[in-house]
Amino acid sequence: MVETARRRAIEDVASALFRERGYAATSVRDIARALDIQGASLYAHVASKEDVLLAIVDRVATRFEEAAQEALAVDRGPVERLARLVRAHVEVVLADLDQSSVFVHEWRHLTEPNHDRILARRDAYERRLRDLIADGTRAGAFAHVDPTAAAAFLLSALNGIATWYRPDGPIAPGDLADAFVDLALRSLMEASP
Amino acid sequence: MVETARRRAIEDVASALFRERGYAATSVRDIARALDIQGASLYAHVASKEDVLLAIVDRVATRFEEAAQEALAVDRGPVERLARLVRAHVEVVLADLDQSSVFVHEWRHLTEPNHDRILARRDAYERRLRDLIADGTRAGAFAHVDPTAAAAFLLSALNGIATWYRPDGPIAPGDLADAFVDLALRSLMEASP
DNA sequence: CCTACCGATCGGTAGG
DNA sequence: CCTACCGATCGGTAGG
Repeated sequence: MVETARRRAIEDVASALFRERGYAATSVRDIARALDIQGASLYAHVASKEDVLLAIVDRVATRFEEAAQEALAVDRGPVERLARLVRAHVEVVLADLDQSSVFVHEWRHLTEPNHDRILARRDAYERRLRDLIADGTRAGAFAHVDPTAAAAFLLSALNGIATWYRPDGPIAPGDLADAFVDLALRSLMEASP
Repeated sequence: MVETARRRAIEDVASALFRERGYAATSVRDIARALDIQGASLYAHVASKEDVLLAIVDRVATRFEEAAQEALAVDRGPVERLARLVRAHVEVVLADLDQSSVFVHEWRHLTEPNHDRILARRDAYERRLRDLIADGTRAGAFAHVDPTAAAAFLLSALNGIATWYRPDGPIAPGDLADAFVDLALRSLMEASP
């Protein structure tokens, strides 16, 4: 399945619809209607409805992985590593809220083996964050926290942006990234006495 | 529609199924099968599939509101108010993960006027948290943060528990509540110099 | 990309 | 709570 312009257009409208109504409540005819073609015509471009979901989820997963890779390439200590990772994550979410939202919420509708593969990639990503927190705690840079709880706390907060953030709202994207880096860092730093 | 034991059993299995597969991907017959009755027999107890969703969502909404009311009844300053609100929220989530998860993720599938009513209650709850943060910042108890961003950050983190927490996992519920109160408070407190 | 069509399943009702 | 049934819609295929 090559990535033609039409195929990308399908994934784009599907991202918006999947985000808005959810994968299960979106029919292939809904997607087709948004493109002004017949439902059956969609199958000239995609193998199945799940094929479209997988393409979206896979693309976002890769974006998160690459952004984390780049963020963690610099090592000036745990605090800066975490700051860079949080900023990178927020930026990936903000870069495409529809697709990020589908990645966050709809990947569960994938069937095997796609479901397991994405789960493994999500787990690996979360593990990197958890290890970073554990390292920082050992190094005395962070407060003593359960790294599993802290990682889940932060990932939920970061992914939540895809649900509530509105680009036409009162918070500019850059301000949001700054605010979330501050909140995330502080949540792990010892409070002043 | 009175709340009989059978009706409660329906809502309980529906909560588990809605959480696991999502509302749209759960059929009325799935719910009936879990209760060993025929799909059509369900309608002796409920008016519609949405009726079941609404009952679950409404009950959890009320629980959050009552817990917040009680938590905020005590006023020994913004820090303690926030600590009590966060703990209360975590406790409501942990008290029933299935129902909380449905409240967090599936309420969007409600149709009007139910959808709008729940949205208004969620907004009011979020506003209370936002105002509390703004008060604490003005009082000098919290760092200078955008109260909207901070409230969304915290609510996403807290609600996320319903998605990832496993009671049979390594973190005891009490430890989780403690850890999340610490993380939440620190995220708003000025870090040590 | 279209028309025509498929079997399966959906939420829900009638009438016991 | 059951059997029998309803019209609508689902994802997907055949054959152009």
